[in-house]
Amino acid sequence: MPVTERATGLSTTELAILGLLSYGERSGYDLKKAVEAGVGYVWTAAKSQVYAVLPRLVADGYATARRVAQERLPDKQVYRITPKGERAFREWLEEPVEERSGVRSPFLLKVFFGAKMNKEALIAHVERRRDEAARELAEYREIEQQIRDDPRSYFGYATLRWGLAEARAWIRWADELLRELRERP
Amino acid sequence: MPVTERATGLSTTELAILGLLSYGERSGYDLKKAVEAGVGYVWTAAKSQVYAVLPRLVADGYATARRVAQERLPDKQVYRITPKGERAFREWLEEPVEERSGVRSPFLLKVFFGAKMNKEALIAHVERRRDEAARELAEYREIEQQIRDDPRSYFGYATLRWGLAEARAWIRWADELLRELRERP
DNA sequence: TCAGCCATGTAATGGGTTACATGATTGA
DNA sequence: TCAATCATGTAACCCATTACATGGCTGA
Repeated sequence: MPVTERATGLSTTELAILGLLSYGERSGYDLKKAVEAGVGYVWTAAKSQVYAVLPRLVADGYATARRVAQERLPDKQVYRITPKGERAFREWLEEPVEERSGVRSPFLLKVFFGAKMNKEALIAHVERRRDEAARELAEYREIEQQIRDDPRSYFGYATLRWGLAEARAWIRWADELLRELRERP
Repeated sequence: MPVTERATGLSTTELAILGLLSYGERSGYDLKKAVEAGVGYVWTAAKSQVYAVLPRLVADGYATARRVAQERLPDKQVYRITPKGERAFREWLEEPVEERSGVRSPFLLKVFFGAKMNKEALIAHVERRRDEAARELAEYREIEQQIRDDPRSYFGYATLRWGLAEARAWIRWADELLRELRERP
């Protein structure tokens, strides 16, 4: 299960950052914010990783950096994607996705070992998962209201729809299992 | 997004292996097979990692090792969980699951950047995801036939049902998106 | 004869996380 | 006055993956 599946020696995180840079120049800080606000559902990175990745992109010619002085605020480095960066990103974008085989869910792992714990603990786990999914669903529905008619968000909305579908599927799955567990002796 | 979320200094992989050992003694090789056949959908590990983890569990008192000679085959190390191991596993099992915030899907990442690629490439991605989900669904349904009436597989079946639900959700999501993409100018 | 299973590991590499560090400004 | 935001990074750690290595047995 490679997290990497690189096209050109770039990690997926590097490519995600290149993708964000392809919309215009950004600082590390901006990128971290952009991730949290946008792609966050689909890809995350720790801030220290963002700062680690950017100089590497510059060193390899995928981006350039420029120091910008600010009033009252510390200087910042602003990064811009290069044609080489655009090309690498585009190539990666269009090449087929490596299938992820192996889901790696600590939650499902616990359910799998359900026979080894007492029933109440298991029920509590499933209830938590259900509540979490319900919370996510509410959150996604709010975002949906904001972006559903904005054509610029079309693809973000497509991924959001997966989030909505998944959250609903979790809720149905959990409800069914909870009903069963409560009926069981 | 910690993959770790440890209870006692044990990684989730170590706990998964402890969990399998709680069903009886196993060699590294057996464990790798058991993962592939059973928990595989929910948790995976490379074989080199299994072999790396086992001596660590022994060193920390969670398991004991015993050398077993075999006819015609190389010797094997057989591992048995200790009471300390049982306790650690059980504690981890019953404690609440750390919520995973951040999905990390390279596929959805590409969809998110759909505006940056040509339509055919995107359609191909979504079709592949759909086909992959259909393949998984067929596979899970076969497993379902084998375990649905076996009470020993009750919890495995519960996790499998998530797999079924998720695969069906992917198919519906993909079909809807494909219809839209094909209609779009 | 050749693939594939039995069985156990080492080595190199890399991606990613948390914690630590610094320091000014602004609004509650 | 205290928390938060702007801004950038270093250091330590560790989990995990791929590739490499060895070698006998079994069945097609």
